[in-house]
Amino acid sequence: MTAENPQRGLVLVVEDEPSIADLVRLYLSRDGFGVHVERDGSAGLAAARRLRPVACVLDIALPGLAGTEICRRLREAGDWTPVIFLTARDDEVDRVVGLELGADDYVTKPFSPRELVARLRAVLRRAAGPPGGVAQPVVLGRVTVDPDRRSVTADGVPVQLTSTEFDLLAHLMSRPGRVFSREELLAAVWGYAAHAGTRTVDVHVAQVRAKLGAASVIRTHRGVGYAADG
Amino acid sequence: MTAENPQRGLVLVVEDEPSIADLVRLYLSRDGFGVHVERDGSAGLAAARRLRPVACVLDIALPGLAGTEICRRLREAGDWTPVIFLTARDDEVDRVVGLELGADDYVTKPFSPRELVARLRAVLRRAAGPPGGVAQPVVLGRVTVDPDRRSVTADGVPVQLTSTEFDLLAHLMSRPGRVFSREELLAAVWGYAAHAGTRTVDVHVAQVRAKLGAASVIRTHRGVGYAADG
DNA sequence: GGGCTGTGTTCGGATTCGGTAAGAAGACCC
DNA sequence: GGGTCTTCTTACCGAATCCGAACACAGCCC
Repeated sequence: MTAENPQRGLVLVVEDEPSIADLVRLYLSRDGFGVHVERDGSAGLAAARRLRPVACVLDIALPGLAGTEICRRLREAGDWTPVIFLTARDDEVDRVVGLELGADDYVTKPFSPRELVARLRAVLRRAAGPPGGVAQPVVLGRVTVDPDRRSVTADGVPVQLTSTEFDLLAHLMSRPGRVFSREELLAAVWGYAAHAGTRTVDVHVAQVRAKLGAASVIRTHRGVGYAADG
Repeated sequence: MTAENPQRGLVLVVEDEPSIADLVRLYLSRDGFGVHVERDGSAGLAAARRLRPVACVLDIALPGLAGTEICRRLREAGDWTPVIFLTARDDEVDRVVGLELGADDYVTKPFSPRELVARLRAVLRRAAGPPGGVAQPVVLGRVTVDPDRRSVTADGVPVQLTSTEFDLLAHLMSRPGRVFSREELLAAVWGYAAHAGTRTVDVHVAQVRAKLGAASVIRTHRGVGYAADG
């Protein structure tokens, strides 16, 4: 089950669908990772403890033990290995990220394997970065975004955003001043294989602006895209 | 079968329906891609190996060898050329992307050729790796250009440029001293399919100069084109 | 200086772009 | 099954922007 080639470390993949597991293994090993695959939840948890991988890719729906459960048990035991979830539907995302679990990222099916690799690299970069470990809230002008709690405040007042709206705002504020094209935002927030029209971005931006009111932080760059004020 | 014009590289299209193939060829070549078309699966696979295209557009349902199969064989052979699938029905999508295959994106029929081109560009951009993440601001004389923020300052004072004006200035300043002809600038800033007259460049140069004022950086090379001061 | 070519500048119509509202589709909860 | 919430699409409108023509001007050659 293990493809050893760990120039970049060993990644644990827990996925019961063989075709998906093979694909993920293919792409990860191509990228220089060692890969170890388990097919059910309990074996996955055991492998995580035994092998000490640099990161875990967990399907949510697993026989034996759900991916979420694996993550939670790891965290309880003080294991903060980066975890990326594979989720079947967007709906699961809210529960998944940050709320119940210490997940670091997630990828929704159908996903491009390239995307998974890209996110894995990003997660590892992040984990290696600031020693703080915990994601810091981002403050910009009168707006604060807390990626951990997925909460937003404007002038200290909590603002209720939907999942998509939050991801959009958080992504813009992750790099203040940086201008993102609509395509970039679609890729980052909606996912690589998203097939929404680019005007969809506009509508969601408008929604976020309305909810933030006068504290709004999103600036339009005509002919290009959007950016968070810096 | 091959339309050679590959300023942007060669794209392999495998599609048995001639009308669709022609349409795709038309749009891709208009966008500056070279296009090679094959009509059945085995020939497609052979062409992919022989021609080493920058990307493949594969119909799923193909005589001889399914598009999915072509993709899988390429991957197995260590060929990671980006692949976009053409799928007839939405239902196939779940199975298609990432699940069974190493596809990078997909387009469902009936599709807009524009969308296909847009997705192809996105995929190539992605495959080229992260765009450097943080682009460094360019300083030349009294003018600073920050590609990330799409902001310009002259003597430290922010200057408001429109999208086209910014792209023009940024392109000139990306290679200080290099003289660009009007045609080159049209191609680079306006795009390959630009049908604007070359005098349009003059007008925009004038506009940029006016906004930069005394700090202006653009020099005219009579009979040739424009350059940023070096 | 006189022509000639190439460039600067101005300006209005045409086009494109983004904000907004309204509604359809789907998921979820009760 | 009805109601609610979220997401995505579409249509419309005002405004920013672009384009190209027209004209004025500057440099080059004789």
